[in-house]
Amino acid sequence: MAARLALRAPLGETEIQAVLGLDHQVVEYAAGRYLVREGQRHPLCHVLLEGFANRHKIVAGGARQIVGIHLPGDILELQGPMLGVSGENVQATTGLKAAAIALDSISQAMSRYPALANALLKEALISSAISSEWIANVGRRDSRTRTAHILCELSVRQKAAGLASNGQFEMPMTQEQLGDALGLTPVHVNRTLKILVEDGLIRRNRRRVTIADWQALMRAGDFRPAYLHLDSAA
Amino acid sequence: MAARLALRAPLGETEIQAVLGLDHQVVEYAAGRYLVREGQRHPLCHVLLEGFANRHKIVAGGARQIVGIHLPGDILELQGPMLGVSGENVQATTGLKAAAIALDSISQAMSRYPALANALLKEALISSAISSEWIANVGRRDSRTRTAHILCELSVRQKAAGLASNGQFEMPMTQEQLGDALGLTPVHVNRTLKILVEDGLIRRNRRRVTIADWQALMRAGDFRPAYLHLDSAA
DNA sequence: CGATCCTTTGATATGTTTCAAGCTTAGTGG
DNA sequence: CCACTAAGCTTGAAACATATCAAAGGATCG
Repeated sequence: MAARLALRAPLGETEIQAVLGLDHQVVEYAAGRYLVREGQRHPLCHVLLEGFANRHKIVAGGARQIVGIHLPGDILELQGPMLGVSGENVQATTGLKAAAIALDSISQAMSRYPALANALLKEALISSAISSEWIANVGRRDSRTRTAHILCELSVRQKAAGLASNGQFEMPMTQEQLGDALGLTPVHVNRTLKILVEDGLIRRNRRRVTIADWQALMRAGDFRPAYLHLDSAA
Repeated sequence: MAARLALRAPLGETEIQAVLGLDHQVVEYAAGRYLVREGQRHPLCHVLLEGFANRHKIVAGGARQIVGIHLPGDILELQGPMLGVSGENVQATTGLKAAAIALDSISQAMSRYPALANALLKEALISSAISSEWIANVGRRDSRTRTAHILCELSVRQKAAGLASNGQFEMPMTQEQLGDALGLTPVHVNRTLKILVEDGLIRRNRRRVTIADWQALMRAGDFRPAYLHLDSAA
């Protein structure tokens, strides 16, 4: 179950057993509920099992910026437990199921199995690499490129997580939330999606997105998937 | 020398000795030189000893986005060595000195000393937290807030690194580079800095910034230093 | 079947970019 | 030590992308 964690880096059998044996509790959250709030101390770390979650910050004036989107298999918030306080809110985007694990048992497993510590470090580095790409996306790409880029990312990550099939995937969020991830207003997200449809790059049906022309979408989004480091999963 | 690394997390004497004993080589780079290029494989990781460095990405069209600024004591690019390829460029902002360490010796030290692995993981998580704040900064704050915010961050981090004195610090970058960090044009950075001066928040002399009103600057920049996790250094 | 939340569209306002030119400063060679 | 050059800083005017405001149209769910 929580073994998906192990996919992130090469581990031996013993380590996998150790991960599987971690003391955990399966918890469920309804859409919109918070798993962690900024500034809070929180001894539990979560591994997402089903559904989508997002991490976000609120800036002065009340605007929200989503700083990460999470799919099943992702580790949610080592940060909070390991650094004492969390700097971000973690919220259920859809209804979700997660395995809650006490930091202590993770720490213990880490010191017993160096390969596991190594895997967690890699996981953290990958999520850092994704953050960097987001900075570039939000900082230097126009709305069309930016939107296309996030669609590519969601598509590839969902495919890697076994959630997407033949060019279709679920956009787990409202256009307002998408705007919060892209640093755009919901109105502008709507217009931009419309343009991507008109340009023949995607089709849309509710929140299900069908990719009409993957190559063109990648080009439009300036998307090169290397930063996701998905190969290292093998 | 490279012991600054150890400051990031609580370590015992043995671990500190291990870090100090890491096989390294002191290297120097002139301003503008690249330590790592995107897409490159690179077996060495660097600990910055003197000077400033930045990590950046180039997007389609050639625009640059700086995704991180580094001060002495920072670890530069575990990512590249650990994940195989680097997704970012690492460039000397000023002339700099760094200790180059082979990944192998780090890995070995990590598996021998779990506390060290733990410290590196924390380091990675902190740098992730900083990236998240940057996403929010670039995505949801207007130019004045954004600029004030980065000034606050640079000030606090330099002070923590022992580089800033009584409200003054060195802005290591040109206004163009500052724009690349903020997702703004150099022209607009210039106008924005001017406004901050006119508002009595800072004073400027070449690239030396004097903070005229720290409280007001923090307010203007929506800056709450918690995300830097500098307390955990103690 | 009403209510609420989301999406879509239009008109207007605004912050930031772009283009362009003059101005400083630091560095370099005669 | 001066003149020259290149890099960076500063300022103005106009263009543009995105935000804001407003209202109508669809879904989804008790």
